[in-house]
Amino acid sequence: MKQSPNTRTQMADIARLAGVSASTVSRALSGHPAIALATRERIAELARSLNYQVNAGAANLRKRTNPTIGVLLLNDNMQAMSDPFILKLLGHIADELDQRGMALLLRRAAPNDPSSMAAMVDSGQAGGLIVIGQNSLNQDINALFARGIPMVVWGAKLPDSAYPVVGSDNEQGGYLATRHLIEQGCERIAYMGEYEHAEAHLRHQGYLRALQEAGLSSSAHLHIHASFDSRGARARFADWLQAGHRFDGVFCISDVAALSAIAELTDRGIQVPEAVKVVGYDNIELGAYLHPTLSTIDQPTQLAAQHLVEGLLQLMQTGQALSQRLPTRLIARESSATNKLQLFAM
Amino acid sequence: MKQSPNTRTQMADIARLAGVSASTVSRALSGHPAIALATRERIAELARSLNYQVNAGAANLRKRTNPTIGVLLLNDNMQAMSDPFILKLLGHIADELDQRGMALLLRRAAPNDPSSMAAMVDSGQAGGLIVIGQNSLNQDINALFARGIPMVVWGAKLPDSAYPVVGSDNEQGGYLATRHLIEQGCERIAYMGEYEHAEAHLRHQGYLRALQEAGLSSSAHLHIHASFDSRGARARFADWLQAGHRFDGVFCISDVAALSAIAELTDRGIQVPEAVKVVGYDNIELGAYLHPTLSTIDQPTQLAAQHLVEGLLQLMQTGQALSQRLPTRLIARESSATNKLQLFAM
DNA sequence: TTGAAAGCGCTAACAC
DNA sequence: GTGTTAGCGCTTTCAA
Repeated sequence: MKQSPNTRTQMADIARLAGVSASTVSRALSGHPAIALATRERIAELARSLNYQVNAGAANLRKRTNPTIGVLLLNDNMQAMSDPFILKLLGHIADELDQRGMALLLRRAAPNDPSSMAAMVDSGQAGGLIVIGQNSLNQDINALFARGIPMVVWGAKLPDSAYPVVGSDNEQGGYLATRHLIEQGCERIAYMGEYEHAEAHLRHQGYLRALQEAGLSSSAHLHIHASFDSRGARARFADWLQAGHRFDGVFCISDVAALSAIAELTDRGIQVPEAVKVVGYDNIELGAYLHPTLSTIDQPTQLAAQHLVEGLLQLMQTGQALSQRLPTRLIARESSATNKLQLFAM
Repeated sequence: MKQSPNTRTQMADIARLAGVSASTVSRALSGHPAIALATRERIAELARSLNYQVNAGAANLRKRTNPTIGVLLLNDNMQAMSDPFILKLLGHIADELDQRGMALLLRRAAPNDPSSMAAMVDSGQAGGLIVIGQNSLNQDINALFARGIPMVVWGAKLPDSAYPVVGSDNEQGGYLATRHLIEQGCERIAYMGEYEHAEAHLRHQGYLRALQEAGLSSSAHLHIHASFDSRGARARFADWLQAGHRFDGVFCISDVAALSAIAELTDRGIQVPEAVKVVGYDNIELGAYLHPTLSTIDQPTQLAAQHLVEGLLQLMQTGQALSQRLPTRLIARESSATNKLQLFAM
């Protein structure tokens, strides 16, 4: 917690060694044009050789800026939090910030404690917040935003969310996945996922639209209530299978859920894709290398990171930012391929 | 980048409103015993109602501390970086730091640019570093450590690494996995993984020890050179299969690689575990929910995070810290189960 | 082109 | 118990 106190070289040291004042060092190091080139280079070299870097905290205090963004990871499933999708997004956010010379302060928070969410901003540790895992915190986030906390959220735009949201076009994603299953010949397509969750809700809407468009029914029997993670997903799916519903396709809320579903089907000798076709959501890397390879909906994570960061910076500068809905893309692979199609009945 | 300048409430404001001096506010807010309880509560309440929190940067500057740790993610595979294992570890590190009231500054860096690795410490943004992804940077890390950068690395202890390392007992892990395969009746067990990589090397050593102990041969034909991620793994494995080597078991360097291997085998009609048994490494959540469920070596991520953080703090306080080798655990699941065992030959 | 001096928001002697 | 004052390491007017 304490860092070796007195030994650190600082600007005054460099100044002494260079035979100039601290102001000159400051200017030289920040590329101020008024400093003679020779001086500037001498100082830069000196700093380099001593591994000196301007103390960011002091500089920020003086300049009254803080080029640091807080990233808040809200996760239901604290224990595991192992969805590869999140890491991919986080990595891209880190890169986007890095490119702009900004730092990323990471915090994980249980979504049942919204009060502490703004701490990073209130304490000046971060100038703004990127929130991943909107969950059911719409109202809490609205409150913080109204209070003036600069924040952008990864998730889905709700009718009453006042804050800017960046997310994939979940409705479109659900639609694409379902239409694809229909095109592959499926007639009784189940939806496996959550309902209250904002993103899940929209994906479900897209699912319904595709069914309706094709004149297919969407009986409540075809709704499998399950979470994003594999933990619960497989068990819930098994329960549902037990009930003996007829179906020949499943659209799953996440790749991880889809893989669990495929495992359960395979375990019971139900062939994927011959008897049941499956499409997931997220396009996790692993999906491309399994058997069967997983059909899925791709969300552009790099673009997402870019919009999250740019949106937040714009919000901090101008006081407002637009929400962004990013296009999704169907990745058709083996798990939904047309083979010897047959309607499966338990 | 700029945060709304003048409007932020600060200590002086609270002081004015409370009719006391800034020092009193400072003391009250930090729980100094000398302040009358009534005053303290009044000030605390005032601060709460104004969402005031002490400016961390200013306080740190004055106290000459910085309760912030930098986490450096070094990754070969920058594009993807989606190994669930990393996110699990990162999440636990975040929690460990949070519990100690410390912040986590995250940076991703390409391992080919070791020069910038210490930037977070040199600029005073972080008091110390946790490095994830040792790769082949042993010498670079040694140099930084020698320079006095407080750092702890997740990886494997090499003979000439001077810095403290926290890692699972990779040799033991490789041994446990291989011995298990032997116990399950395998006689020709392949190793699929890297060699130069420190952790991989040790796992391979454990593999060799188990074979030797059982009097089994370890022909070079049984060495499949592949990376940790699924991208390359599946293709390399396919190539190797093409060559027609006889084998009845594979120990894979990661779960992600193991899943790719299983996919390739399944694709070719080679049954897992009947014809070939497979054991991975990492115990990613998904492995428990696939078909077949994946046998693997568990690395205790939470314990790892604890040791990384504690080790670093100790290093920063006392100037030294011990390396830690954490126990691994075999998780035997379906992919290595004994069924109708048969030696598979291409 | 460079230096002196003030001050960013806070804490901690030292006073009373 | 509480206030006054100095100063953490830096940047930036202002003056030279």
